[in-house]
Amino acid sequence: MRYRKIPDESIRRLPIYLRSLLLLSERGTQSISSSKLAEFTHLNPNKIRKDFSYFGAFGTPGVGYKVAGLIKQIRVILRLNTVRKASLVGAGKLGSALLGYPGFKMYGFEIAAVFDNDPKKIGKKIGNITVEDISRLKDMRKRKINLAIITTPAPAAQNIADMLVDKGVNGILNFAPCYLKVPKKVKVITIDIAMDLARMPYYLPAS
Amino acid sequence: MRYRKIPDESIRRLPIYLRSLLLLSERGTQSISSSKLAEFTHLNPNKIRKDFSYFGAFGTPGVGYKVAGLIKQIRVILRLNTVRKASLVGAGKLGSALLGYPGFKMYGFEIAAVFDNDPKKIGKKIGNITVEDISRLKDMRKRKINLAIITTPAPAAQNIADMLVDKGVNGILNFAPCYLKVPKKVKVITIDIAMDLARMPYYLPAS
DNA sequence: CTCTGTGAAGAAGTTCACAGCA
DNA sequence: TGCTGTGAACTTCTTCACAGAG
Repeated sequence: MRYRKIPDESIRRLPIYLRSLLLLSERGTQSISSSKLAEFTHLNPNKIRKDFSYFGAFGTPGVGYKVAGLIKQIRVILRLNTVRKASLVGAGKLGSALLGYPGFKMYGFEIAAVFDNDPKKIGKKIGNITVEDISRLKDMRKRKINLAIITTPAPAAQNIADMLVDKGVNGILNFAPCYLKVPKKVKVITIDIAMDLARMPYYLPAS
Repeated sequence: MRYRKIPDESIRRLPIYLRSLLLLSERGTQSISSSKLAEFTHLNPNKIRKDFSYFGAFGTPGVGYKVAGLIKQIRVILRLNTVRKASLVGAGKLGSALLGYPGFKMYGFEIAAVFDNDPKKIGKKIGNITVEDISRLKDMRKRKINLAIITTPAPAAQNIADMLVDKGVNGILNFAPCYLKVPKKVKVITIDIAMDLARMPYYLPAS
């Protein structure tokens, strides 16, 4: 394979492949062709082969891809092969729900701390983590946490983001419905669930 | 403006504009230029003008766009100008969190029913809605609910989706980490929050 | 002059189609 | 034969650049 810029879209699809491959692996599937994987993921086989080709050739012509090998490869590419610590800021309903969400562990994330500024919540246990006062954010570097999940109300989010960046966080998953201004080196992914719902009526028959 | 296919990407951005415009409106801003709106949304002004141009010309050269008018227009385009009823299936932590999420109302969605199959949850109140037995899904058509939010565990999701489609639902927001097979006329948007986190390490400096 | 609206150019992403390996 | 890997064609989306309105 020759050098070529890897499309962001391909990166975005890797977790989709990973999820399906993990499921296939559990079912005992040893190897899979691009077209079978396409059925599984609702994507197009050409696209799948192209995506994989950006990272090297790891399929066998006439046979397909080894499921276990592919899982390993994708984990390496996405750098999910080490456990990464994340903190969660905002111990409200959404925050609590996320703490119980199995997907994080699946991709190698460990929620290592939970912060809030509400005295009523501080000290309480959610699952097996104790909610800490927001002032304790200052120890993030010492505790080697450099990812964060923001589940505070929107007006507080920018302020929290500034603090997190100051404490060495370089990746933020933002659930507050607003944009965060951060230095270039920090990666922010914002998830606004209502926004996905908002474009649905456009695709629906008139009601 | 001439006829042209409207890019899905433009549709995807409309809620982003809408959110910012609503915020600007609250602050009393009367009109805004594409470049100011670009700052606000972290998008590019050319893109914004192009997006709006697909739907007609509603700006004033030398001045900009009227905030109130634009809000109205976008709502019409996205068909958010009527309140739409959605049901939520799966009254677990994520489901409960979503019930308290203000974003739905903002875009004209009313969560009109909550279903679960756990006898311990049925009859309980979450906010001001009572959790109903899953068997009550049958009345969806009568109650004029044709959108649904699935927050059940992944293995149950397909089954629920089939039931929902059977009862006339034509739009599903799926939070279960799996693909749903539905007839073409039904629009599904799947949100897998861990998936967004999964691609973050790729963009981060080696750790 | 300022800012919109939009063809045209350019970039990014997808699909095709087929050579070549197992 | 069956399936991968990949240039090339195609499609979609973004950015440019500027005519023209206020």
